[in-house]
Amino acid sequence: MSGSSSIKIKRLISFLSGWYGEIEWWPGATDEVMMGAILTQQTRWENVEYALKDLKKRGLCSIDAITSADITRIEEAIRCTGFYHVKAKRLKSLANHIENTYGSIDGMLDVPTEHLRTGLLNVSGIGEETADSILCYGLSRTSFVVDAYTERIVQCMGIPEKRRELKHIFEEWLPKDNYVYRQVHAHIVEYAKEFCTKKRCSDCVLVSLNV
DNA sequence: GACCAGGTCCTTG
DNA sequence: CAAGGACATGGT
Repeated sequence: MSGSSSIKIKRLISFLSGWYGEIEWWPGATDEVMMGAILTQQTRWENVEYALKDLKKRGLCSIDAITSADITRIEEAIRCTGFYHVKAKRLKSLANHIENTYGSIDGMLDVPTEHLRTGLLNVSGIGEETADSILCYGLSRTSFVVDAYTERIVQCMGIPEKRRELKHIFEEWLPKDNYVYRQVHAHIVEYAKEFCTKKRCSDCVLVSLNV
């Protein structure tokens, strides 16, 4: 089953750690990270940075501001991230959920991670990856993020498991430490971007980690 | 011009 | 459940 996959993933984790060492990835204020998590859906991060900059310029880069902002002003600011009609709605949905359920981001700080996750998944436009990104990078929780790059990089090693199971395996092997979760996910994305193309793993060392 | 990007939702078989 | 389309701009 996932026995041999678990071993391979453990090996992958230590390989990437040695390959990159420590990297600073996705820092920022909680509001900004949460919004970025939605904006980056199916979109390059560089475009998200432009959008966040534009939102700041308009004073719209906070959960508070989003709840009261005119939807078309949000759309104007985030157009460069694509899907801007749906993403503007998703930002509104997230902001409304936070204000209605917790009052504010501060109201989320003492809530258990699983409760927060369930709530986020009930927000229209927030799926597992976005929820986990918000939890891990926005709220410093130990909820591991599995994305397309993660799926691709493990495929290079002949690991067939899908996202749900992968998240499970990573969380089983990693120490329950937010810093570690951030690092490992960042390593995966950086490596996959560089070496694992859509078609196949080119110049990818991972095949040699295969068993 | 074709193809893809750190997803999610909805509809079909 | 798996597969396919819609959502849309910007880079290679």
